[in-house]
Order: sequence, then C-alpha cells, then structure tokens
Amino acid sequence: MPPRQRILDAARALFFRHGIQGVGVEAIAEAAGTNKMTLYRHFESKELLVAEYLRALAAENVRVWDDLDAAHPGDALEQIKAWLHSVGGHGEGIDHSGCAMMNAAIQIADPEHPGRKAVEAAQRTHRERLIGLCREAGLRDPELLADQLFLLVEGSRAAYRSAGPDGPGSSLCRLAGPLIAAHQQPAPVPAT
Amino acid sequence: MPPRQRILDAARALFFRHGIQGVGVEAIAEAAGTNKMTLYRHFESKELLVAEYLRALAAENVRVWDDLDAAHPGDALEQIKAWLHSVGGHGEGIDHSGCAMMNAAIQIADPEHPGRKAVEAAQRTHRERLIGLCREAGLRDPELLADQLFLLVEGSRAAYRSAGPDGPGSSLCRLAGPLIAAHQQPAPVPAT
DNA sequence: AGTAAATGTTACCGGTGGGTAACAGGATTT
DNA sequence: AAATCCTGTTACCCACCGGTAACATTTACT
Repeated sequence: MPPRQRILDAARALFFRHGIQGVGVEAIAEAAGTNKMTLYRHFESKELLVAEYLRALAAENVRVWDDLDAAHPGDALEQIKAWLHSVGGHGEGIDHSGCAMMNAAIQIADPEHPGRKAVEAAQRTHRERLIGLCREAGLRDPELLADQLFLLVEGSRAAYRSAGPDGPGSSLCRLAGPLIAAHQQPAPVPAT
Repeated sequence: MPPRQRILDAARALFFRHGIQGVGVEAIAEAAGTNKMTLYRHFESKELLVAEYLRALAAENVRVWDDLDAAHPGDALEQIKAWLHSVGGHGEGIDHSGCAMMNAAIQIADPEHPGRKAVEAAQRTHRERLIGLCREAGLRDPELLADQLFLLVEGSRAAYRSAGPDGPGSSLCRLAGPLIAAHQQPAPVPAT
C-alpha cells in the first residue's frame, strides 16, 4: 500500500481516537510506518491533511448510500431503515464516519479551515440524498421527515458521546421508527 | 468581581469561541484581567478549570429550566415549547450553554477527564427533567417523545455547526412541533 | 547497469503549551 | 502598626508541535 494511503488511514484511526488536535503529525507518520518527511512530501500541511481525510470520509459516506441502494434496489423505505440500523448501533462493525464528520466540525474552530468546508459540503449532499429517499418512498412531508431523521441521527451520535451509552443516543431505531410510521399515515387530525 | 469568577467568565467566552484546546491558560488569565499565577492559585490545573467551567454551565442549565417553570407554572407543555424556542434560534440572546456542553464532550478526547463526567451528569439530569415534563404534560409515550426531542435539539446544535446556517439545524421548532402534536393524538393506527 | 524518483534518517528551528519558583506590592484583619 | 493573606510580575523549565534542511538510502524503470 502506498505511503499516502497508509498515512490517511493512520490519520483516520488516530483522529478518531484522540481528536484532531490531540494527534501530532509525527504520531501519524509513525503509525503509518513512515516518518514526518514523507508525510510532508504528500501533504502540504496538517490542515490540508485533515481536509483530505475529511474528503475521504465524505466519499465513503456516499459509498455507503450507494451500497444501500444496491442492496435494496427501488425500495427507498428499506434503504432508509437499513441506514438507520447501520448507524444506530454503537458496537463493532458500525460506520462511524458520520460521527467523525461531526467531531471534526466541532474540533476545528476556524470556520475558514478547508476541513470545515469539506464537512459542510458532505452534510449538504447527505441531507439531499435523505430527502430524495423520503420522497421516493412516498412518505408524507418528505423534507420535514428527512430533516427530523437527519437531526435524530446527528443527535444520537452527539448524545452517545455526551450522555454516555445509557443515554438516548443508543436507541436510534426505537426513536426513528415511530417517526417514519407516523409519516406513512394519512395527514393527522389537528389536536383540539 | 473576584478573580476566580472573572477567570471562569473569561474561560467560558474563549472556550466558546476557540474551543477548549484552542485556548491557553495564559490567554484566559489575560482576558480575565489577571495573570497565570493567580489562575493557578485558584485552579489546580487546566483540566480542573475546564471541569469547573462545565459544572458552572450545568448549573446554569438547571436555572434555565427553573426559570421556565417560574414563567409557566403548572403548564409543562408550554415550558417545553418555550425551551425549544429558546434553544431553537441561533441569533443573539440565545442560550448556547447546551451547545458548549456538547462541544466540550467532543473536544475532550479522554473519557476519564473530569469535564467529561460533568457533562455526562448534566445531560442525564437534563434528560430526566425533559421526560418529567413530557409526562406531566400528559403527552403520549413521554419517554419516547422526550428522547426524540432531546436528540432533535442535540442534532440541531450539531447540524448548525456541521451543515451551516442553511442546514436543518436552524429549524428546530418546525421539526419538533409536529412531533409534539403527534403525541397529543390518541395512539396511531398501525400502517398496513 | 545506471539513472531518477521516492523514501528514510537525523538534526534542527521557532513558537507555544502547561506549570512553577521567587520575590515585590496591596489589602485586610487583629 | 504588625502580621497575614491575596495579588501582580518576571523569569524560567520542559515538553511538544508544525515544519524544514541536508544527506543517505532504497526502489523502480529503461
């Protein structure tokens, strides 16, 4: 595997464990089985390394959606449910890339940091894909539901970190399920 | 105002703007109109300063709930709505303490950091208070609704940061309103 | 084989970070 | 007034971090 890829992989693992600010370039290089110089021959600065790390994360996020589309072709509702299930757990084999996105957005204080731009772009496309699926699934109020699901998922990731494993972050499916079900109903009768 | 309080205030402002890792103790002391030594005479270390900053934030969070209770005595539903409104906007005069809590939980990588414990405790009491209000308001499925609202709020804060002001983070009330309304209805008919 | 590109190694730089020592000045109490 | 406490000032320590220079070494390609 070329060093550039090894560096990106190592950066990903370390950024996830210790945070972006908590990892020095030297530690990344060492974890990648190389040294600081070759790192700087492939990346202009740590800033740009972070940005590329986030772009890679975004690309992988898109691939997750494509895989779901391939697994449940034509069944948008099932794609949504499968996605919720895949990001709802917090054990092994779970996709934490979205979580890493959010962490990066918070850990990078400077709004002009290229990594922040990458995250914003990824979240936009992410949201639009979700809206498209909700619409395709024939659910009522697709934009509203998509945004609700989006926030539930983001909130679940945040709550898992801030409220611990016993908090509401661990029960995404339990919380999102009724929401989807409600949007399969006809329009609700307004409350008295 | 005693130096200790000035230091906590300065720390709060700087932590919010530049992140916890992005602010050095010297900058905090200077912003507080004092110096590093007096800071270290009041706080053992930066770690413990951060922890106290978060405990102060948690106390203020509790006060927000108490104020809401005083403003709408006996009307739990109105308290919930007022709370959503107060944290839903992102302009001036908005309470960002919850947002700062979440930021801290993500910026502090070490799970054993005393600040992390403070955040977890605060989020637990926060959630329980919300559950209590949902139950008191006579809403259906109070635990479920409370957790949904909790995640919507956390997600809204995260999305405002990661997806920008045009993302779904800016429309908390629009997203939470229908959810509450749905829980004022009788039990829904299961979808076919 | 030979050449050029990519990688490894070491040492270094300037800046900054958290944290401390020692001492001087001001305020408060008795 | 005297003793005590709190504060301010300066200087310093050590560790680390992002980034670079110079040179040695390996790899790859023709």
